[in-house]
Amino acid sequence: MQKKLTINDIARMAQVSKATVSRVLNRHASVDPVLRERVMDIVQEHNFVPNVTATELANGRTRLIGVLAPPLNWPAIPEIMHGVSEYIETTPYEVVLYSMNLERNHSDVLDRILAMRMVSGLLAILPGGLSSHLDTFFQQGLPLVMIDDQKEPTHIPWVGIDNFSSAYEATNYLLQLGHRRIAHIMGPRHYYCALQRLEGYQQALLEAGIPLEPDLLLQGEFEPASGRRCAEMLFAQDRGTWPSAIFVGNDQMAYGVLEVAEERKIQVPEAVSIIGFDDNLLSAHMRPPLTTMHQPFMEMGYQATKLLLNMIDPEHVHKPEQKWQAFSSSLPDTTKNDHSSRIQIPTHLVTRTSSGAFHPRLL
Amino acid sequence: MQKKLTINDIARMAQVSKATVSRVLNRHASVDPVLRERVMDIVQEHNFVPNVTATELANGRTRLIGVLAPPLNWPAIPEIMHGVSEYIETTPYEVVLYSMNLERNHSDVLDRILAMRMVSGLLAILPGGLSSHLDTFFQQGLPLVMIDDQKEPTHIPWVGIDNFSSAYEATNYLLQLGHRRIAHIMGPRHYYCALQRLEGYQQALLEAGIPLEPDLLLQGEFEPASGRRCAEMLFAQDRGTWPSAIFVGNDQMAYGVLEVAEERKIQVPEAVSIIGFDDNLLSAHMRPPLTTMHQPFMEMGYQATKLLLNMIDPEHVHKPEQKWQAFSSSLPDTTKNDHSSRIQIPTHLVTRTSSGAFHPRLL
DNA sequence: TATACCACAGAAACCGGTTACTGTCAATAC
DNA sequence: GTATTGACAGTAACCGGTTTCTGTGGTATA
Repeated sequence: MQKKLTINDIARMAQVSKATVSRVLNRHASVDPVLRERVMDIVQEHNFVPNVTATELANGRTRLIGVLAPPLNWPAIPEIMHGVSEYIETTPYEVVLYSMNLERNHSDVLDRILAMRMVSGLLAILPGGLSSHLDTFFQQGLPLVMIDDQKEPTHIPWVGIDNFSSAYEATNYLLQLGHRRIAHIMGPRHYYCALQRLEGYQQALLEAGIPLEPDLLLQGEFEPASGRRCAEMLFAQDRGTWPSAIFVGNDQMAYGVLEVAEERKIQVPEAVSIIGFDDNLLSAHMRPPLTTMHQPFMEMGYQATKLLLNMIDPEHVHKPEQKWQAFSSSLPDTTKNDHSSRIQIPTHLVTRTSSGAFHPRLL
Repeated sequence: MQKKLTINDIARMAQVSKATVSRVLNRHASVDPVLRERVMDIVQEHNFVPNVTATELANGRTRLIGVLAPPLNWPAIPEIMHGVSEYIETTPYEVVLYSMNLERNHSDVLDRILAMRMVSGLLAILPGGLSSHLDTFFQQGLPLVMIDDQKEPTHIPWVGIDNFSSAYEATNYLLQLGHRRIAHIMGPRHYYCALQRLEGYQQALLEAGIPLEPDLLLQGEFEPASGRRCAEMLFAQDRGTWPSAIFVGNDQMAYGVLEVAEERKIQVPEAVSIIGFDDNLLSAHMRPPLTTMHQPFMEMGYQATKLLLNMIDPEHVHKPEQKWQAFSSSLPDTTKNDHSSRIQIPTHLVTRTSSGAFHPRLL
């Protein structure tokens, strides 16, 4: 790449000091309009763009935000990232992607990342085991937002959904279809969202006057294989004990359940209704298409990024450097607590063919 | 965040000059082992990590590579990005994600990005219309790798597949199943890959002694709606003129074709065999599951990143700063031209239920 | 006309590193 | 015993900007 122009080159060409060039570029008021014009002409003529690194060093802050994410081929992550990108595009910031693979404890990596002072803020997507570590950084003043963490609520700014209400709504939907024996395949108990969903499920049953039946509660790992395993347990006994509907803790596990049903020729939804949670991209294409609770992942990414940037510099919203037009969010009023640091985004039920009215079963 | 330690602080504490501290940190040989030890102790005691920005400014290069990608919710992009992350993790580099949305011509944005000198190299995923613009940068010395660009081959380092051979293989597969009337729904003609796939298809037919029939060649836009449109045209006429198999230019269009078949109660594969191209994640879950030509997207991301980093600094491979273990690529010998700057990665056919042997049709 | 003030631009310090150059001291050569 | 050399650490320049401080000239005020 050809040698890059520096502010000194511009200064020389314009016959002014580099200080003046800097002031012109940063739109300081204290520059004579005539001079400003002359300098700007030269800047534009040569397509001069100041070196970011130098600017960042001088300013003591970067225009980078770190995004800590699970592997991008996980479900939902691309959608979240899409929302992140949509918002970032309206700002002068860029995203540094830290993709963490698997269970390895990345806290040392995290330490270095943050110690280097490369990013001015961090967006942590499903931080999982890292969240307590992140807490430390937040205490120390690092601008930080979590998306859908799976621990207890903390004071850390957070964007996610109301798992309790969503699960409550999902279960109620099955109740309204006439189901009474409703099983639940929950996620791992160490995930806060799994517990919340369980509670929503239980609350709905209790309100309907249906006693909780331990046999109808199983625990999986939030991935298809465990869904299979649980489904096999549910269908292992004699047909009279089967549930007529299953509320599965997430879509991934529901896929496993659907597979078992297909293998065993158990009709869905005629013999058993199945409802998932998440609305992953695949869910609309299952056999049969999966009824599920939709999580607005893209919106979550968008809102989380917005929140983070407001923490980093509250002014940026109105700066002229805005790269492009603002994203026309279709959900201006749906985000409760717009000014709080915990944003809950509404979910909604997507009814597809995997769920249907209860039919008394022919034994 | 608490005030960060600088190299000066360390120098003061160790009673040496900052130059010495710098030399210790960069493992220069010309430091007395005893002194080195003393400095390192202090560095470790305080968890000192040098400020990246300052380092980058002094060195005149950053440890960032830019990844120019379509929106992450596009098919295949997450898989490619996953491969990118896998490789990046083995290096001291990080990824800056430039997600470009839609058709907007981003060349001005690109100009600024590169003028700022923020990234030391660029990985362009499906650059499309931007590729000629990128060419200019490459000429000027910017380390650049393209993944699966859709223009004519250039001298720009590139990672992709052999579209001609893959299409040839796909078509041959249908021929071997006994099909003779094989339609092709191609992608837009301005995509080089679409042309290559067309040629592969034609070549296979010609070699089988089957004349090309213009009615059996349609053109779509690489997305589902156009697949629907083309399918409707194919099935518009009297049943005798239908193809017994359709080679669809990509999976997205094949989804549209499957929809039309389902609506019209045309049995797949009994009445018509369908084969796609790409093997997107959804394809295994179609009704029926789609036979398709698998593109190893993750491997493409991995190889492209490797190629790019070798261009940027050929030494990095053996540096001790390697963040983690090397990625154990399962395909060490499958990449032809390992030292060239055009890497073709092998595809393979994935046979699922949407394709089957030719049955003479009952009229 | 002298003084105060203001507008504006340049000089220089600074951000936090790296590195060319310089200087010191001890070991080796003559 | 002096000259030469080499090992090593410190000084200072440098990367390319931003910003504080200083200085100049013009205008308003007394």
